[in-house]
Amino acid sequence: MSDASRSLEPAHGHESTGAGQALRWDIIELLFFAYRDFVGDPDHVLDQFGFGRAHHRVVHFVHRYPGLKVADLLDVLRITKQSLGRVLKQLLDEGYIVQQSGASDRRQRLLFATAKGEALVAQLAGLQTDRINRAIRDFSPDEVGAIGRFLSGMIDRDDPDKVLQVILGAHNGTKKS
Amino acid sequence: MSDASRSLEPAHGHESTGAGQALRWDIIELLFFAYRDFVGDPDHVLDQFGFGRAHHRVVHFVHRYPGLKVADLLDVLRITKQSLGRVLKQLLDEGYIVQQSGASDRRQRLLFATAKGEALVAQLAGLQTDRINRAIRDFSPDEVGAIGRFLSGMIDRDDPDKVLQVILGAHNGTKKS
DNA sequence: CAAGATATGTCAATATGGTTGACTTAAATT
DNA sequence: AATTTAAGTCAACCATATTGACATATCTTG
Repeated sequence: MSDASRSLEPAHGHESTGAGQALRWDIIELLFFAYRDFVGDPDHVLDQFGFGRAHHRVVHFVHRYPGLKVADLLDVLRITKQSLGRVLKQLLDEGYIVQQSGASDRRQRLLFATAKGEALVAQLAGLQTDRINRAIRDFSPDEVGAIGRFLSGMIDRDDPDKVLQVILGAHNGTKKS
Repeated sequence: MSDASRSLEPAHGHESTGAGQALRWDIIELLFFAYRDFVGDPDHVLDQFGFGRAHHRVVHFVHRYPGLKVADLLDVLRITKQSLGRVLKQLLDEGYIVQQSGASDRRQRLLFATAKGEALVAQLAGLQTDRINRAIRDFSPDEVGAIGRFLSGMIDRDDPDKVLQVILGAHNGTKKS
């Protein structure tokens, strides 16, 4: 058995931090691979439209939360106005999103997905839904619930933006659909 | 209440795809926010080292799978040799990783984390572990198990690289044929 | 042994999506 | 009328990714 071809084994034990807590290597790595493949499906489709992940995020949240303001979107995506501007402009120019001035505050630009935008979002969400359904195929209702509570619990609670409040609120029962 | 300040509500119902499957908007969005915050903790620390996410991924997998070859790392990270090269060179130059020629094949460069590299990885994994532990604090053993099975089930099974085989193997109990 | 394949590294050009900083315009607020 | 706010834009820069071409050392095969 040569050194180079010996089988790969994960390092373990020797937690070199002073505290020496048990680190959750398994979940950390599973999350990395799971997310990689979760966004991988949309990536392939987006390529064919000449779009990237940034476009997906924008059109997704605009579709899901119609009338979202530009400032809201900046909070949700945690990027700068300049960075959003480039992507948003393309989506507007190509007819995936439309703007509408706010009725009570005409400085605001409320964003809405067009039918074209909705179709794209639905296609991408379909791929991701298929993957999720495959993963939880044999799960009990309680186990499915645990997935939601786990993911919800992973999210920072300080300074929740408007969209996050809705999502976390729905998960706590107050706004269940 | 003015139009602009009316409460945000998610769009629902009208699945515009012909098939009209129920889309898992909740899990899709929870995954987005959970992953954003999950990688956010390390990002802050990495900033102070002048490193980015790319460095984290490299030093993480090298630490966890000592003796990993460059080619293995390319498979795992799914990036090109050129892109890896830049990041890897920095980690080598700054003493977070060392190389060693393979004993049976001296073309190979086997990668190992130094004590400095291990310390960094452990610090970052500690932050992520804290977040995970917080999220599953009140979970039953079965529910914790469900998290692992869910994440594992989200990962593509075609063309598993060496690292993934180890991870999925540990999770299934049996290696994929 | 010669020829070819493989593992790694490197040079160069390019794309995407992020950043900071400065500034403009229009509209709301004080 | 003065100030603040929401949005947009110009410019420069950075990190991380890409493709393509090529170099070097080493292993494998005919």
